[in-house]
Amino acid sequence: MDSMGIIMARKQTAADQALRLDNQICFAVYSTAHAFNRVYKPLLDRLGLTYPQYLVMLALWERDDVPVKDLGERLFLDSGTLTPLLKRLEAAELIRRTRSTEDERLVLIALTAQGQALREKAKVVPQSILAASACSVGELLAMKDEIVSLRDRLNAVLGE
Amino acid sequence: MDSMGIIMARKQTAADQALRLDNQICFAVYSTAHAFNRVYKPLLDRLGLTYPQYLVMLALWERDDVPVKDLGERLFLDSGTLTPLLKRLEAAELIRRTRSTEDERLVLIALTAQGQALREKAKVVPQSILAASACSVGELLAMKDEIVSLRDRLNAVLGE
DNA sequence: ATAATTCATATTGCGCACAATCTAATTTTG
DNA sequence: CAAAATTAGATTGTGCGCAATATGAATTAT
Repeated sequence: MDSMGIIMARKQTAADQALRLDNQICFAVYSTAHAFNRVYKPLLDRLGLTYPQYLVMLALWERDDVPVKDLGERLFLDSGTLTPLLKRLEAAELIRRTRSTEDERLVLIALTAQGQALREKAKVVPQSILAASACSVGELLAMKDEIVSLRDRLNAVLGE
Repeated sequence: MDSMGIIMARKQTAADQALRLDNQICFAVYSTAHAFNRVYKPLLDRLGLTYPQYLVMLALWERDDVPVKDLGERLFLDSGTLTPLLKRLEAAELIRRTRSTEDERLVLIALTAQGQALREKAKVVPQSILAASACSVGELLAMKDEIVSLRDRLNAVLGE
């Protein structure tokens, strides 16, 4: 009876451990994403951007004149998120949304002169974040690669 | 002039690299959080919970009869997020919200019998996530610790 | 060529997430 | 003790994030 009790107690402990908030990598990722957001906020306020808008601008600074779909694939976001966000960026005159004449299903997103110009102001952002992370570039890059590889495995499961 | 040109080109490249989407650890964290959310969704649908609600339940399964503030500190969320979320959990009869008689500023959150019972059904969740991550427990824990340490450094900067 | 399917985007509805503001209760201070 | 400051929580408004659905254009299959 006692030995059974011990076995049960150990089994419970294993399952209980798995349900502990502290042990959940997902909560670590979730809460870190929020922490980043809060660190970015004052920096991005100066640019007049939210963090998701900043991500869209980063993507466009690399390559613009692209359909919404393309942005969605690069950022892992769908049209329900991007359409209103892009309309706000258009209202801020950072981008233009034009229906493609070749394939009228496509809405092409292009930077305005202002949108291009904002890139210069944005250059100070990454170094501020680096400082806040109190981490070396090497450590951060290594960690980033691990996280990305985890993300890609998760997304692979979803694709099945 | 040519050497100056090279120097400028190198400087630009360094700044440009920092603005690349791929190089941003924050985007890695952000997109991984979304990937986790999408993997959790079908599992949590069976429990009738969203991911943030699941986090609240995890916290309560560890310790309930706590004020909203306490939950907020454990989850890094504020009352603007928690109040409506907790009202939905109350509507689902998983928790009870009662104003403390000792300090009437406090709203104490306690699990109902249903809320307690849900814990058993939730025990299958972590192992499903582990499988989806295609990662060993050891690797995940190591990664989790790194991410948490990064999060805590970011939060420390915010606290200044 | 027409019908069926697929595709890109938009819309709606719900649930976070957080800043800013408000109310009411407690604590601190003079 | 009374005034001031602090605290806990609720409310409001804005912006994601995504599921479900709708619309219209392009592709394909017949």
